[in-house]
Amino acid sequence: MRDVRRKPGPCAQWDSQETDFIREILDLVGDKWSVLIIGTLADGPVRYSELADAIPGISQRMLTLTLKHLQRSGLVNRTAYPEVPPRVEYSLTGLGTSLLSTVLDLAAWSAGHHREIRGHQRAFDAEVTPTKR
Amino acid sequence: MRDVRRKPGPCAQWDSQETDFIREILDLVGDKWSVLIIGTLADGPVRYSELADAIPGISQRMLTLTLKHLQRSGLVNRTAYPEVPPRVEYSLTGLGTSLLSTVLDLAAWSAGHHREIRGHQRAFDAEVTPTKR
DNA sequence: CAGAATCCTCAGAGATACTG
DNA sequence: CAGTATCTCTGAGGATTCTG
Repeated sequence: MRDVRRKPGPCAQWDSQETDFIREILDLVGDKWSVLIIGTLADGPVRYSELADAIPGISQRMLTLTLKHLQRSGLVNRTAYPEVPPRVEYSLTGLGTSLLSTVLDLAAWSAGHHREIRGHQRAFDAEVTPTKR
Repeated sequence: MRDVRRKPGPCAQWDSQETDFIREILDLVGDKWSVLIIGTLADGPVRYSELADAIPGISQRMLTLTLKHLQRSGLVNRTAYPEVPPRVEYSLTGLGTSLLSTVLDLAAWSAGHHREIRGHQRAFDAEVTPTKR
């Protein structure tokens, strides 16, 4: 970060462009479902109903909405086959695939450190709320 | 992802533990300010007021709240010096530093692809709202 | 099957004022 | 200086119903 953000001053400051980048990516994948969808599409095209089954707890509304966001930003391709009953498949674009690996790094970090994190959280909570004493 | 998530079935499914990991990290850094704070702390300890200055637009409430979250999860250290006027410095823990690099990867990806993304978004919007015709 | 349309709720976040 | 304490409000997200 230091090389990206360095500016004269007592402490490095963010300029609006840099914060915009952060915001942009958080708007993209910082929501509740995007990462799960991207992960599900990692192995190839998946149908709408398969996505709904693969991602526990997602509502139709959120699935549709999130897919549209991802499609709008060019991370996901939507392919509708003119059949009856209708069939629609979603897949990662090149852009989406390039994001996948860095997102997987994040997921891996989380999996590797979640015990440590939970430990800190418990210790912190115990200290703040000293469980009656 | 394929090696992590593979399960018998028509399409890979997430189990609840994996989705929990994703949620955990998104709760941690998926909000509006965490990443900016972590980035600001990259170069070493920073005082509360310096953070407020370095991160444009953040309110005192959000700064305090986000710092507390990060501290609770063990990503950030809070050091209060018993002086008058009071001085408090925040710094990344080892855990926070280890997260920093993967977060910077995300930021770098965003910086490297934002033009492409914006292009897709504009094209998509133009197609959906055919700018009068 | 793959969604669109509605209605509703509650947490994330901003603004402002106060304090040890 | 480094926070708390309230109040308020927007919008992400859930549940349900309807349709090509």
